[in-house]
Amino acid sequence: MSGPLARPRRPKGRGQRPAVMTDVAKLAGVSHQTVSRVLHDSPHVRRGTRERVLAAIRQLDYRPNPVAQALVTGRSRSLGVVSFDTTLYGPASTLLGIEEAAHDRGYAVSIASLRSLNRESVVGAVQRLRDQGVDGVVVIAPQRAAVDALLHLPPEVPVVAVEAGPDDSFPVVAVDQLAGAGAATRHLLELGHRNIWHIAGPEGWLEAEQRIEGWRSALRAAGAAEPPLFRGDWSARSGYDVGEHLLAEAGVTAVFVANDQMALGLLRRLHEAGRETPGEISVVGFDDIPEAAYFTPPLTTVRQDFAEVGRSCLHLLLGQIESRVRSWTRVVVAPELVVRGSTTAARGR
Amino acid sequence: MSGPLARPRRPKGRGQRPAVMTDVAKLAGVSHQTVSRVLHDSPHVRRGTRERVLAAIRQLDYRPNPVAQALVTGRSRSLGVVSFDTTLYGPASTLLGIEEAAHDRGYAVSIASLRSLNRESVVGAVQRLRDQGVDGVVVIAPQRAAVDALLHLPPEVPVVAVEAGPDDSFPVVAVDQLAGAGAATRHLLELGHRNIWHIAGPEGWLEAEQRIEGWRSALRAAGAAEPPLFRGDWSARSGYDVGEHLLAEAGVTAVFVANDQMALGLLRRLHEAGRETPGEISVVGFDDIPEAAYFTPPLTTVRQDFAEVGRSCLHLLLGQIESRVRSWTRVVVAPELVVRGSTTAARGR
DNA sequence: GCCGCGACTGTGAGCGCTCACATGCGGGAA
DNA sequence: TTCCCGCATGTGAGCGCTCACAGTCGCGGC
Repeated sequence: MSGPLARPRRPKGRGQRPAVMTDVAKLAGVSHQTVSRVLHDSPHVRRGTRERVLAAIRQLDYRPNPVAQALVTGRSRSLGVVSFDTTLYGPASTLLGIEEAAHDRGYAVSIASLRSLNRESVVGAVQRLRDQGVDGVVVIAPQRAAVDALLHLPPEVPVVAVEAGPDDSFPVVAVDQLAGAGAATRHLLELGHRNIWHIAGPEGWLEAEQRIEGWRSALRAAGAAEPPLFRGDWSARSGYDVGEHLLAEAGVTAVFVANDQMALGLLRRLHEAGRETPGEISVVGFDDIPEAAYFTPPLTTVRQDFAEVGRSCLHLLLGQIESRVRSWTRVVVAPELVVRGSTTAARGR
Repeated sequence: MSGPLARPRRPKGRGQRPAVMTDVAKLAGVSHQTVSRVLHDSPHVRRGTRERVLAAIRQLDYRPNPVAQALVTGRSRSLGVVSFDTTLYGPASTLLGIEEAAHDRGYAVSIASLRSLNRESVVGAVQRLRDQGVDGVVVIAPQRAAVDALLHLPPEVPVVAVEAGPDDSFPVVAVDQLAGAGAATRHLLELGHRNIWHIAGPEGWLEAEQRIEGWRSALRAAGAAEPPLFRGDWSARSGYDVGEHLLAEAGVTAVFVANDQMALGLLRRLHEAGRETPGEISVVGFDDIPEAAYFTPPLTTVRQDFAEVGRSCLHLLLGQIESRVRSWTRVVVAPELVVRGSTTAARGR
């Protein structure tokens, strides 16, 4: 007979098991439902009753079991974040922004980092998070392949993409890369530079494409020449390598680099070649990593507000979770140009 | 009457609700228990039955509800990571290492980042994760205050600390800071430097203290002088500021800096003062951030294997979860000196 | 020809909670 | 007084699963 009194589970009856709702109810002399009402601040509980229940909760150190709550409500109050390389400053900051915003809204955050960025892995990661029971997913998807994956997701899973380009059939939060790249380029134009090169991020990365676009439109708007494009892979190494080719070009006086790490590599290459920065060549980066101010020379760059990105993600995601419909909103966060020592007026201006 | 047929829940009956175990059972013509057995690879299921169940699972796209599983088993197959500033390279890499190791072992990872590092916030973060139902917690606790907090944790929660110093009454995974700092210092000694200064991390940080200790013992072992200590706060800015004071000292030919960011700041300050690196002053950092190879000059530094740290954490944590006892194991991961261009032989050697 | 045993499958309880609804009770309108 | 209504509280079902145990069936041995 395994009647209700047998309780064969939890054989390690050493430290007594944590209190559950009925324990509290018993101690307070009420029903479990009243305890639940107190927990949820229901107005229909008499003052005295509420206090008795609260006292019992304290005495037993009762904490509601989130798993049971999730089972019955169908909501886990947790969300997932899919991200590529959380060692990079951008993704790490975005993740942090999301986590803080989620915390403020009472949500837990699970992470799934990708080892490679393609459709299958993104779909798989979302599925994994889903199978863990998250209520919604934020995909930090700065790559075309990742965005692509989002289109292949079952429509009932609430999702928000970060940095996902304009081809959206799902909500997106993005920093205005065009504006940022435009500001960087215009800054150089205003300093009198006419020959402004660009080291872009790798193909397939939406931020890379948009920064190119911003650079191009600013050049066109100013009637300046549009030099050929160089591409790196975001790493300092690639900036260094590309610097090699850039040195072979004549008349380069300014370079807008698509991120700070590559700018660092370029700076290093220029230094080794004995080319003065900013004297001979001005350099602008993108991201404003904490180290940027301590490069040689301190880097002029474009700062992104990742905390704001995180908050916006949460706003959109919770909206979807509550309304149960996928929205198409697009939130754009404004970047900010930070001028430091790596840029100066063009010679002979 | 809310009999079993009424089913008033889930009013949005649009897209039909996901299949549950009984749906599969019905379709396969077996009991829910048999479905469960198939799911768990129980040997006592006839071949044909198993295949029918599997087919039904595929047909209905059934996926077990992890929340229900967690409720009944008391295990969520998820763990929490408490961490301070995940924007820093070290914590971010450790987090990534843990996540990858957890993924490989079938565990989900929830994060809780701290805005300030003190006893209350650490205890609070662990509690928060606990209240979310994680099976265990990894605390990335490089600060004395955080370690302190761990001692105040209820003993039944499985926990592993990363970088938590030697005063352990819980399992710890740590990189051997003493060995790393020793290697860095000995490298400088072997280059003929006798006057090796140190820029340490902030007080209260265990890694900072141990790197000091490693530096001191190496100096003592070599019978070299032990100059006074400078302290930074890990940031490039603080390295820059400390550089100011260092410049005032006579006879400095080598500096071991407790992390790469501060080393960057120092490099910048030395450069501004017209002091040649490594010609006049050799510099060694710690961490080997990806940018270190592109500093001016490329930084000699000490690399830490964060993936290994993550794997060890998981090993220890799962061990505790399974055995239900807190262990006292201490795992030490060996660091590696990476020699680059910021160090050279002392002049007049 | 009957028993027993192993292989396979089914039954029902219960994890800890919330939801829908039932019930008890006091007070103001009729 | 009678009735109703609204506040306060209780009751029971059920979320989707696993666990312990109870069958059922077929086959070999005495």
